[in-house]
Amino acid sequence: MLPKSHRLHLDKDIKTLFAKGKGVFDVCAGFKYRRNGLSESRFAVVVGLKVSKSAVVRNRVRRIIREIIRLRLDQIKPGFDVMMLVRKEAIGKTFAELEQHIVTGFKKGGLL
RNA sequence: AUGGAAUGUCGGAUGACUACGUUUUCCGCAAGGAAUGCGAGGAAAGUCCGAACACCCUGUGUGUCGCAAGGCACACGGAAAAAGGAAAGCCGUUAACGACGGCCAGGCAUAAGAAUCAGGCAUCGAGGCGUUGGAGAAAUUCGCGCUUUGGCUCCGGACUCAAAACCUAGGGAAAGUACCACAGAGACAAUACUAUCCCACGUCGCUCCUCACGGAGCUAUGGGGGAGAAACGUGAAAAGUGACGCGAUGUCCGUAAGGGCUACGCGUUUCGUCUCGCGGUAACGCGAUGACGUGGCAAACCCUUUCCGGUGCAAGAACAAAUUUGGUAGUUCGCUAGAGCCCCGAAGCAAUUCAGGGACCAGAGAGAUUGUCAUCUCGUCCGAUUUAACGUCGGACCAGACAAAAUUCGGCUUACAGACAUUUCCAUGGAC
RNA sequence: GGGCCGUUAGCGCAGUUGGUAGCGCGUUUCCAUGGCAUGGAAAAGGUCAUCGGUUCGAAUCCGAUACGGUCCA
Repeated sequence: MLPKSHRLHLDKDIKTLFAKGKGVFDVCAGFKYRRNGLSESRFAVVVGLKVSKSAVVRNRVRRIIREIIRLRLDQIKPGFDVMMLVRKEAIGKTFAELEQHIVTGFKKGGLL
């Protein structure tokens, strides 16, 4: 789990991010990002009901992605709101496989 | 012994680094930091029921404010009425329940067995007739054929009674309404409609008599009255319980004596309902006497009895920006010491209750309980050894099922790799 | 957390007081045309989502389950 200062949890922040943020998408996961004007970057991970019906599967994917972000907090540029959007193909992937996808995605978006 | 069913218990362990949530302690003015402990389930799931708790509504009473209308506070309650919903054998358990326990009734529902009935190239016995058979002097006896009849025999059949386990939304059909397809005369107090026949009447047409009005006859047709195949059969169900006995005035066989069959009546008994007595807390059971004989369906409407005020932690309480009040965003509380858990004892057939002791055992909020590994067992697969199995050795995969709290409990339902235990039941094999 | 609805032929849908499961499109075969389309004739295709119950009889009534959809805040 991320420290509280790095979590994106207010409803209005999420809505503006959805409306105005830029997106980068991949086979198994994508993300939207936007400058927030703060000194820290904030993250949210979304795994919808359409990805899997089982709460166990959804939680497993969410935890792995959060851990990937946590290990690179010092490398990611500060001052962004980021929302990870997970797709069906992420189910069953290991830690190393997901890491590759997300790191290349972040480089593409200019966050790394 | 193996496999299955039922019930119950469990459903990885230890360690390293790391992240997050949180308890306690310490440091710090504060922000925060350090140490330490704890951190998903038997179903956390589905949401089919029930409660706790909170607020609202409403009734009554008391107090208080007000000139009054009325307001406010507290206490007790959800009465009555309407609508809607729920429950439904009895007794108990429970905070409550549609849950649970025990019992009753019915089903399963028949089997084994028993009673009764009808039967048989079965079998055993008895009688009658015949006999050109055998034995004997004869009475008689043995045999053969036909026939009648009997049975604590045998065989299969019909009907009734009839166990455990298991299952049951298990009040009322004698308050009323509706429905019961097809078939059938008729589906609940039924006999219709119709072929056919008879009776009287009307109408059209034809023939005959009459100058004509009109009359007679015949055919066809119409509606009315009566007879009628007719209770066989149909159907899931048919006017009402099934069985046995006795008796024709009916009918059949017979020359007759007599015998068979059936209707109907009477009698006995079974079933059901009512009444009475006894037993049981009760559901109900047993018995008696007399009367009666009522189709099914209420998981169709309905009737009877009992219960339910509404909304739900997104309830609600406090603080409270931009923006003064109110309130919104937001923050905090509600939020985990509990109808809870473990151990032991007592009461009770049991559900369960009571007493004693012990520990503190998740509390998130876009939602923590992690990520990466190591070791060990369990398990799965492969190979070798072995007739085979067990076992042993080696190798590979390496915890691998269903599934994750969201106010909290009690049930129910559903999902579940594998392991263990129990007793009963079932199947197969082995031993005695 | 709570409320409501649906599941019938390959697809879209009917099916009333419980009594022989239907319609349209599609599919297959035949006719018609030199051939295709249109047209005409015929046929096949159903565990009525699953399981259990009530009933003489269930797509229909009742209960449970599965899957799908939708609404409230």
